[in-house]
Amino acid sequence: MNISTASKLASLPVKTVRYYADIKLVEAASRSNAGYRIYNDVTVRKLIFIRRSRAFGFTIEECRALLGLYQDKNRTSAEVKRIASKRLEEIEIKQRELQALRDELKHLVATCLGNHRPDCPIIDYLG
Amino acid sequence: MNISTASKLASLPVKTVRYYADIKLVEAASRSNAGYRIYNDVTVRKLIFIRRSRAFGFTIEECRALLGLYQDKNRTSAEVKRIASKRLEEIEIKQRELQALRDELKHLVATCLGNHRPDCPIIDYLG
DNA sequence: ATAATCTTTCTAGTAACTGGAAGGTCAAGG
DNA sequence: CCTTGACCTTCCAGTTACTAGAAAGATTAT
Repeated sequence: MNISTASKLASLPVKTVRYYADIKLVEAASRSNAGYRIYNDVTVRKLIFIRRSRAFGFTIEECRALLGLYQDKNRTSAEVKRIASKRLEEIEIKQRELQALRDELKHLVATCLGNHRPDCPIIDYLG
Repeated sequence: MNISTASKLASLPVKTVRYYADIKLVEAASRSNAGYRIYNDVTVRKLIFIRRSRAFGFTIEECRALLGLYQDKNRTSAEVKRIASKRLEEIEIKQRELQALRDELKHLVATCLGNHRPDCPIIDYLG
């Protein structure tokens, strides 16, 4: 199948699929005589794997590692768990940062009258 | 004062201060004969304003808008509140996304034995 | 005078794409 | 057989907000 068919099956933009091929994350199964990338269901499954991994916020390099493990029948689940735990921790750190930020900003927004006058606690706080 | 003094007062890297000058976000007050950027306490205050705004996750363009309002004696607090509220909403959306992500990943990590065997619910989920 | 520490500008790299241009390919219709 | 339109290719540039480094000039201290 051509790249557009594969991209539809994987729910990824064609440009992104081509990009993943360029960086050798998921290469096409082969090329046609004319040089068209040819995908099959194995490569499409890899693309879907990458899309799901990216949705979890794994970086491309983490995706590369996970995909390697996905294909490695001798993998240990400990390796996978390590990568996932690292990401989980990052998410939890980000959550705490966002919470602090939200509380502070929420307070400022609540305090600001939001009228036609210039006095503004948000600006006062930032300045 | 020279750029390094200003950058220390503003708690920003010199490179960043220069970058802000390049993109005309906060330009130096003047230049010395030798072409050195010269800052004063007004420009330093603007740099601090930007640093704090960036810490809130405002984009550079939002910072530019806020800085405009900061300097505008005719601003209305409604304008400021609008930008801050928009940002608050973005943060809250991001929080909900992160929460869903965390719950799912946490569940997967908890289910994964993390041993030397290859069976792994995380990989199963992604693949 | 010289060395160390500034400063300048310029270029290029980061992450993960996305958009667009120029040009080759392929299937369908007239 | 030719053309049209939808595909495909590669390559270049832009995005965000910096950061690193190089080459060269300025200032300061000894």
